[in-house]
Amino acid sequence: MPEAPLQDRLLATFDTLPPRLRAAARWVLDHPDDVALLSMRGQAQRAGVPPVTLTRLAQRLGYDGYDEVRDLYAQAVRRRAIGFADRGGALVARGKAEGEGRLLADILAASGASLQRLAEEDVLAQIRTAARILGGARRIYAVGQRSSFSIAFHFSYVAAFVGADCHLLEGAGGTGADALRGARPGDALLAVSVKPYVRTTLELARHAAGRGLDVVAITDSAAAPLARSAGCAIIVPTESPSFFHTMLPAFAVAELLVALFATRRGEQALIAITATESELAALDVYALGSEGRRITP
Amino acid sequence: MPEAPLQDRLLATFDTLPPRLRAAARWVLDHPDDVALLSMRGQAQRAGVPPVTLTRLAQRLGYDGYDEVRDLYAQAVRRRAIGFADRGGALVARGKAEGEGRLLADILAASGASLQRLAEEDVLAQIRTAARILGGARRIYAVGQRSSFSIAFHFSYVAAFVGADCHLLEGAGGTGADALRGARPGDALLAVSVKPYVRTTLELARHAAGRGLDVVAITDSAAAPLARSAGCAIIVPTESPSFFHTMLPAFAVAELLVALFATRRGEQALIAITATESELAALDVYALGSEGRRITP
DNA sequence: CCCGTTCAGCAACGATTGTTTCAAGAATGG
DNA sequence: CCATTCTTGAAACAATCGTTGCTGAACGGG
Repeated sequence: MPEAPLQDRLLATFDTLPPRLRAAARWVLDHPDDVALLSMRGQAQRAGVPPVTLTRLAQRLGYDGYDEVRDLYAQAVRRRAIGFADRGGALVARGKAEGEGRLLADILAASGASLQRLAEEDVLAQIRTAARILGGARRIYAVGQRSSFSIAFHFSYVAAFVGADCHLLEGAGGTGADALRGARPGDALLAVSVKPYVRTTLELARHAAGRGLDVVAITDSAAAPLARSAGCAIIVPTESPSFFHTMLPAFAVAELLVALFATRRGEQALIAITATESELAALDVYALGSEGRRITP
Repeated sequence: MPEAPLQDRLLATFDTLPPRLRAAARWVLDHPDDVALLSMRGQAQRAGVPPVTLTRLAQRLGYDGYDEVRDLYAQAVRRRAIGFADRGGALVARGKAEGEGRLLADILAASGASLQRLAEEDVLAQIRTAARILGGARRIYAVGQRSSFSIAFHFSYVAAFVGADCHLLEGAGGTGADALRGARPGDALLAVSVKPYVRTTLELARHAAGRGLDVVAITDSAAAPLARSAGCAIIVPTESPSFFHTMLPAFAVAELLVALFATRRGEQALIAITATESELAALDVYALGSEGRRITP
């Protein structure tokens, strides 16, 4: 069983505990999951002690009551779901800060956690599937509106940079749908949409699917409209301590997709990049062209 | 998001559910861990529905009560715990992973680290200064090109959502600079630019500074052209294990800026948001307007 | 030996849980 | 149009929760 929040503390005091409390502590050490999932009375029964004993154990450890202990273990379960060892730094910083600093620290900590959630098996699997679909497509269309637009744009821009035949469907004036006119099976559509779902994005995705395109979705829930109609859906968290949703994980997914995409194209991608770069340099787009720089869109 | 016991069943009945039940189902789908760890009332609150609704949802799925549903999710948590114990966790898996999986894990880890760097004192201080400047400005202009465009766009979009008088300077056709014609002292410019620095962005920033605007820069080095000319420069890391630069930290900064900005505006921001929302709703921009949703750009 | 302290468990407490009931509103079909 | 069904939330419900107060037992130092 993985990390147990109070393990060290319990072991330290273990020898000084009276027999029944020790039995309780022992059970807690052995069943961290149950601490989070069962009621205190249920745990007491399984541990073979009266409920009071657990309360007393919690108090002896310096907590007000057993609820605090259970919260601790619940957090551990959540963290394990995410799969990262807790990095003290950010959490400590959060605790000390106040006001604006507190908000900033909270948001950053939450952002980090959100990104970690992308590292879960099933999400990664979806990302890889998506990269495979996009990589195999003859042409890629990308669509996203309002808060999702920046995601679609970024993907489209970088994908084009590595030589993909990628078209961004801008929603304005309905011209977006027009670009789809030449689309045919073998093409793919990357659609980005989070709550509240913009109608035209959904319709475009439906339309594309109807024409036989592979639809890859970046959205915020398995129950989201896009997730249900798309061939491959990548679910990103959007909750944030601020009172906005965050698009950061979606942005990260976009970058991940291009990275994989580029890897799949390999040599071909490098050629495309250098070609684009020299073209742009010739057009004098960039300042300070002399400085040594990496391949960069 | 880890395995969800009822996912299939919920998705199957999802469309036939009445609105509030659907909202509940949706929350359950999106927060499987919380189903196991929180009390029903706590879950109801987070889902934005009265407690009864969860009971009804359980009954509609054929269970006697919500407790059975929670037991199901608790079992899933335990099962996952076992799985992790066997395989030794995601971190080990990362080490073992190869090829694509390895790349994804590396990028995500690096992204997390990059975000942590934003939490450093001096960066935070710059962010706060920037928020103060932008918050005090009469009007905000935003500019960013190529890979920086998505950052500028996102900032501009969300800032406008909270009621800021924010204009995005699009580079195409030189019309971007035109929008600056009405600019005067008291206005501010948010300029985003990373290597290789697009010439026009730099020129625009210089131009704006010349007209007496406060210039806030998001860039990638203290030695970058923008950093040296701007009144306030936020330095973001752009290194990445992939062979592209990453714009993720810059994106995070954009979101942080708006969050702070909105906080400063307080009540005023909320009013602006609800006004915009109802306007958009009236225009029928969004699908599924009925579902309870948060303030969302 | 007695006395004070610590430990353990029972019973009862208020708080909170999940559920049922009921009435009002919305949607639907005739 | 009315009648009917379905949907929804407030309030009240018993059950269960975690905790407290209390009592007796066990133990150790005087």
